[in-house]
Amino acid sequence: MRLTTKGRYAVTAMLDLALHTDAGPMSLADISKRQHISLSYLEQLFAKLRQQKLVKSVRGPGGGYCLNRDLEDISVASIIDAVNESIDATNCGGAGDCHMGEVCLTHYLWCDLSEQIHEFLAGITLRKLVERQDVQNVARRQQFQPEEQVAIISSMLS
Amino acid sequence: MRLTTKGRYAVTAMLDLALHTDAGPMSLADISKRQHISLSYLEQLFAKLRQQKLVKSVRGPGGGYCLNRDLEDISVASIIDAVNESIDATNCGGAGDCHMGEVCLTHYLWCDLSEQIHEFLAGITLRKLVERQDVQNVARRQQFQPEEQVAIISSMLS
DNA sequence: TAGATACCTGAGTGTTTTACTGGGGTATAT
DNA sequence: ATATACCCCAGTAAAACACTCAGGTATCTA
Repeated sequence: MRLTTKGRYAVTAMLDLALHTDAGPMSLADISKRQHISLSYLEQLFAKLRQQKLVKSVRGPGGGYCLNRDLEDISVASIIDAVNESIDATNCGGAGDCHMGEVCLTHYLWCDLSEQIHEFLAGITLRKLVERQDVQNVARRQQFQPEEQVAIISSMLS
Repeated sequence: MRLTTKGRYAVTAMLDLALHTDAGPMSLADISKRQHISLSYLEQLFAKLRQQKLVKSVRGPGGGYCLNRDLEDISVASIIDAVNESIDATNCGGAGDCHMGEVCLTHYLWCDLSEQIHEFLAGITLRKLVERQDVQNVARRQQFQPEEQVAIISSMLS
């Protein structure tokens, strides 16, 4: 199974983008500050998201990234697929050679599980997430969190 | 997400055990040979399975492990839970402190996913697996695979 | 046209996890 | 006695993860 912080960060960043679609391109620096994800790391993730045509980029000052499709046409599954290789639950990567060149006892179970997870995540679009009450609550809190507050917390930790 | 070969091995080994419940305790050496899992590794897995009361052990010659419950009372989820810590999809381990002490934008999404996966795997019992046609096919093939054949393949590889 | 912004790319790296191996035990049957 | 097979813990090579760093290139504004 492949669901790491990489995939989670990608979904979080894309959702952040989805919550601010109105205001033109959004710079990674902004997302970085708001979601506390390293800028360099975001750049890596968005390189892959761009390859998969999920976002488009605008270079230069005032530039940034925009979603390349409608909110209902971007699923969580497609985001995770873009940055990770796959969300496959088998050990053999679906090849079916897990037990001395043959399928192992539990091969089909893991295939079923993979399909289950994929279907679930494919059914959740950015549109659905944006409309969720809990997402809106968190988004509102993040908006009202000034940079000074972050600086104070940071200084307390160091 | 936590689904590695460790969990897969555990389920495979438990299913192997389930397929041979009639013949009294089964030694790990037998499972090791049939499923090609290292004996020492199996011992680690079964230590945890025993702690969770999924199996019981019989020491001494002729000893081994037996299932400690009926086939319908052992789910795949309980096996994976026993050997891994959890099948939790969140980054914070369900604590909800993923974003500067608060929940992150996508926290509830990963909670939902965790629940989804858990429900799916909790619904699959050893009974259901044993009755599956594909499992029976693989099990039959493994029974007719003599040790000599394995030795031949091994020598070809070296 | 200088310079700032912000995307773009690839290489490197410390840390953690994984997937084991090894070396000792202890209980129990013959 | 001795062999079987469970029991337990420590160590470890390799891989994956989660980044950082050091450079670029396109484009806007003054």
